[in-house]
Amino acid sequence: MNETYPFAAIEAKWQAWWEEHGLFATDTAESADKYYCLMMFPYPSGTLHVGHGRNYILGDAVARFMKMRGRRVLTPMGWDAFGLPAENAAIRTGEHPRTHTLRNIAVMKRQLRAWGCMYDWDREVTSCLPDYYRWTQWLFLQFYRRGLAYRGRAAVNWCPSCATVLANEQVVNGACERCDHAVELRQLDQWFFRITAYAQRLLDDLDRLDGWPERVRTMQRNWIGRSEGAEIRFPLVPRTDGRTDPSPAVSCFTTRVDTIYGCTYMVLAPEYPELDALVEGLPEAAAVRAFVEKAGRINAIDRASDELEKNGVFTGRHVVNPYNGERIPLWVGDYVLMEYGSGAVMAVPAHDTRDWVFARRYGLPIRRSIRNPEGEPETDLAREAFTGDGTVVDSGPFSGLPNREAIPQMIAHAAAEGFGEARVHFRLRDWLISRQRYWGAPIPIVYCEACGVVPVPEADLPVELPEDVAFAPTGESPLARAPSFVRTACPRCGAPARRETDTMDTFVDSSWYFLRYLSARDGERAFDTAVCDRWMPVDQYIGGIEHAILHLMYARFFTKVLKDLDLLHVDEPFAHLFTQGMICKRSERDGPLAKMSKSKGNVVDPEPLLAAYGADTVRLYTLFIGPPERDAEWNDAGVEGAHRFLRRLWTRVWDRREALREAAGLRPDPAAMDEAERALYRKLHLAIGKITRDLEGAFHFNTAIAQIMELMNALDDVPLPADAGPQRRALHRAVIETAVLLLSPFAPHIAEELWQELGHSPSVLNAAWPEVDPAALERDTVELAVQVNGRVRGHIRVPASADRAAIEAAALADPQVARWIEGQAVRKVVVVPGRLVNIAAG
RNA sequence: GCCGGAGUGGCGGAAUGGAAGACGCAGCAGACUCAAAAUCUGCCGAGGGCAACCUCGUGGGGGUUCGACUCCCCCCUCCGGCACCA
Repeated sequence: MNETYPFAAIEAKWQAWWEEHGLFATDTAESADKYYCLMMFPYPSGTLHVGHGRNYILGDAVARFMKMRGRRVLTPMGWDAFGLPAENAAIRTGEHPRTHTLRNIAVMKRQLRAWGCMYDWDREVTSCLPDYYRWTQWLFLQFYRRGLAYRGRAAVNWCPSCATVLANEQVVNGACERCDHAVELRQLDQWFFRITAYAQRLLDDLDRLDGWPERVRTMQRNWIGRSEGAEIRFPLVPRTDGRTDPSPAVSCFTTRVDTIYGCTYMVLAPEYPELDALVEGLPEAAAVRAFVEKAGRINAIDRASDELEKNGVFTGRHVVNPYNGERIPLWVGDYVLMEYGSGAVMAVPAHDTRDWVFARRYGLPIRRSIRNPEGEPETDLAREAFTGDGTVVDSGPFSGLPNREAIPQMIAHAAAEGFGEARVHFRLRDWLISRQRYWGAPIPIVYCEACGVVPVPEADLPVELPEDVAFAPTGESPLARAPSFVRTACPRCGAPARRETDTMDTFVDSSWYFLRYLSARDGERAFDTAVCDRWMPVDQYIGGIEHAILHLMYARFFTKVLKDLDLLHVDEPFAHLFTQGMICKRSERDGPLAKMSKSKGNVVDPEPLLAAYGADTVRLYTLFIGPPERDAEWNDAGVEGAHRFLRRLWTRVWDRREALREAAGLRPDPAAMDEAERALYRKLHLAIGKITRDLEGAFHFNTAIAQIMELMNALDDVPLPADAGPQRRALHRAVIETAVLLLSPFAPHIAEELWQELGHSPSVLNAAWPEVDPAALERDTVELAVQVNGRVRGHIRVPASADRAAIEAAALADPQVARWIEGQAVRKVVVVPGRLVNIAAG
């Protein structure tokens, strides 16, 4: 041992030792007391900054704590290694994305190790390697076989900057989630996963995920967006010019059938597929076409905004309200979205604010069909719409009903008459997985002129990415320009055929990696159902809130599909979810507080910090910065404070090394302690209890660390002179030894070193987590605050065993207190044993 | 607009309905030093008082309670999600 804290030497020493002894290698053949601790696997972007570090440090601390508590901990790590940045780099530099990616992985792996984060590296998975994506493709085929993967033509989100289509989830306010470029709608043939078939289950099971933050569950509920209503068919008034319509009626979805007698017109989305046919040959056709063309030019960002003025044009056609047989005009309007419902809306301007605005603008009639509730003044429909509940009026047989009661009756009527039925509608869309890019898992499909769409036989997997391709984006996949890849033989008839050239969204890769970890080297199958039965679900998942919808919804969907395929027997993949807050920093001088990111130039590089202070310091500060679920601002001075604490701990051990060694066999005996020693011994066990509760519950590392600091401060109040007796030596040893154990999940290197210095053999991880000795918490006397009318006016010291009457008497007798109740009547005395006395006087 | 979350010293933050501000950072004073750094000791919400102490104080306003940062009602501000969703 050395006088000054040699963090560099001990960190290197213990990192090597842990690795050599395979401390986190876990045998999944056994699952008693299993604890599957999973951190979201990173995209290998190059280097990690301290903001990324929070996730891994948190997870590592949890894993270490659980291991000391006797759990069989599994903490694997891997790489979400497909993705655009590597391909974009390839376009710039010509370097193959794989080379680029694997180099980044090597760097990041070294960084994780330098942070003291330990994983079962034997289970490492890398999603861009054929031994992984082979199984991603295999899973695609299982989905295809079940009808859950399908190819369809649809208006899809196209990002011109990324030169690929995007899933709905990847479009934020009409812009690309990755690059913020406005997204365009294009009609394209694309591959989808039928996640909508699981919408109800994805929604229902959220209620049972009580280990998840409410925030995330709410976000998912919003995203799934279930609404109950009815689908109503409005027959078209037939054409008189001899032409016929593709369908005889226009259907629309509504949650407010109760207002349908107030419907005065109907509006179609500009993208309504049959619109052209509906207006063909009419005098209005030209105006309609011009309108549609203009609406198509509005970019997605503006289109999504509700500030946009509502525009529309009459089509020249009419439909019939099936409830009252009334002829109403059919319009096209840019406020109607093709993506939601059927792309047609029954407009009730009296009871819908958007319809109201549109009707006012174009002079369409506004007709009340719901009266305000009794006692409330009638809404002036010339000034605003009434959207609340009330009584149905002027609605034929339904008049007079409270509107909420009218809804089921009116739906029943539509069903009986055959023009409509109850309908549940979800906002959730099918998951578009095609990407027109190179660096992803190829979709294992072949197109044959004779046989059509043919899945690649499982035995032929993986469909490997070709080596020699031009990466420059053109709007079609780079794979389409690799003839050796495209040209193939039909697996069914052997005739020349061509391969699908799109690759899969990288969220497909990350939807099942937690299963692959459980049998990462299995060459025979994607994952081993028997091992999953033992080890799933993940006990604790830790990651960023930014994945609240995308990744976490997709992984839940996969889990449910795999359960239906009998490959898995859990409904949900992640029993407990912890979403840590972001680490933020002001950019430059007066910049805004923002999430660390390279593009904002506010990243803190861990390397200089590790060199100057060591990994334990960076870990301790990262955990101490604040409650882990909240965002936190990085402060370099705080790092210094964490380092100071570790150095003081080191020095305390060094200063006492003789005494501590001599006290090795001694156990502190509370009966033989003086008052100061008793207080310290009590503090020690209070700390054990508090820290254990903090870590078991909400991972409140910040308060746990504060407890260790308090314990050390309390230790300094009980000196250890050279002639100290064995009792005091034993107590000092107990405090330091326990502090080392309590600290070890956070600062594992120094803990290992001091543990060894105290005469134990490594690893500290194999030591048992300290237990509270209830006897240590007992006190002979306690000090109570005495309040008069809720204000502290004095203090009394009473035997811990004193009863209420004795405490009350002592409180009233206290001279300080007496001053405040003098001349007043004592109305009530509240005694809270162990805490305080409150005297109500006056 | 709807749904979540938050608002406490100069700063990060702590407080099963029971002594607001633990712990840390920054700051101030002192010790050590030729000096500085490091380290150690003390002080550190605001106002008043020579002092013991007193008054005010957890975004604002009401309420429940012997007692409210904590529970209830109303409002303000900030953050996040959803949103022309029919």
